[in-house]
Amino acid sequence: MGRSPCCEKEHTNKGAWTKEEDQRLIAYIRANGEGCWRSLPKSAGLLRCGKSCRLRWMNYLRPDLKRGNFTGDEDELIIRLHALLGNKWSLIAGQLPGRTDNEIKNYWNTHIKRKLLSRGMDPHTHRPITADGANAPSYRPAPPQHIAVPTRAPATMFTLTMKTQPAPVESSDEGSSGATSTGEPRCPDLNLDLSVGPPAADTPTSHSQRPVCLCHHLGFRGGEACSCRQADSSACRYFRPLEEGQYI
DNA sequence: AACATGAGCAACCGCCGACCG
DNA sequence: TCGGTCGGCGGTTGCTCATGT
Repeated sequence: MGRSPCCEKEHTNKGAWTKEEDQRLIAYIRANGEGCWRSLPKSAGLLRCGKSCRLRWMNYLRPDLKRGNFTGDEDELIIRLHALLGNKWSLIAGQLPGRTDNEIKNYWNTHIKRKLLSRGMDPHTHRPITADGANAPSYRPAPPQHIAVPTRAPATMFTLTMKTQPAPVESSDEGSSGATSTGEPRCPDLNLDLSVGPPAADTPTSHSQRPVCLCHHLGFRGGEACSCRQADSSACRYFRPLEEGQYI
């Protein structure tokens, strides 16, 4: 017995959305807000799967979406975040106000991959491609680093911990998902420990460790890619400032 | 003008984890 | 503790349009 379908496939439309469907969805969400995607299509009078409605709203209809070309700043931020997070498009999208994970994923696959290749970089490993096709190591050991990532729920935090590990023997063949077949992190000396829970006891509170926007520490202060304000750190993802000499 | 090819992007599919009874 | 439901995510597909022949 398989998993039950998320909706009645026989009575749902598929493919491109029509203007009328868009208007119905927008009107319904304006009146009732987001939530309960499963029942939304019926309530809104749409012959669509709830997932499809959610996707359409999140990726196309949301009023806070930024349309148009990616800027150079955004390009570079995506590249740096991808080097740090891998194919975690939703986390990357969280750093780019007005951009969606789907949009960034598409942009990565169509533009940035080629851009990195033209720079002689492997888009999966972010390492220079050597003459024999292998990746040269480009990551150096770094001290432990914490990145606190508040989600929409204020009480919940992600804590990204980058730990220094003894450099293991590196696998020569790495998958596109950013991890080896054994589940090891892509970078031998970079271990991202992503946990969800209340901020750790050592969550920065002092002035010197005041949380700052991740974009700022990636070097995009005041740039197109970061529209958050430093004074309002609760409105963006943030992490503890790097100590002098540290790097990502 | 007609066709082939490739790029770009919206949408779908299936899996996973959180949540709840 | 377990099973079902739901939302969310990443990978993939397929349509549309632009460009080349």
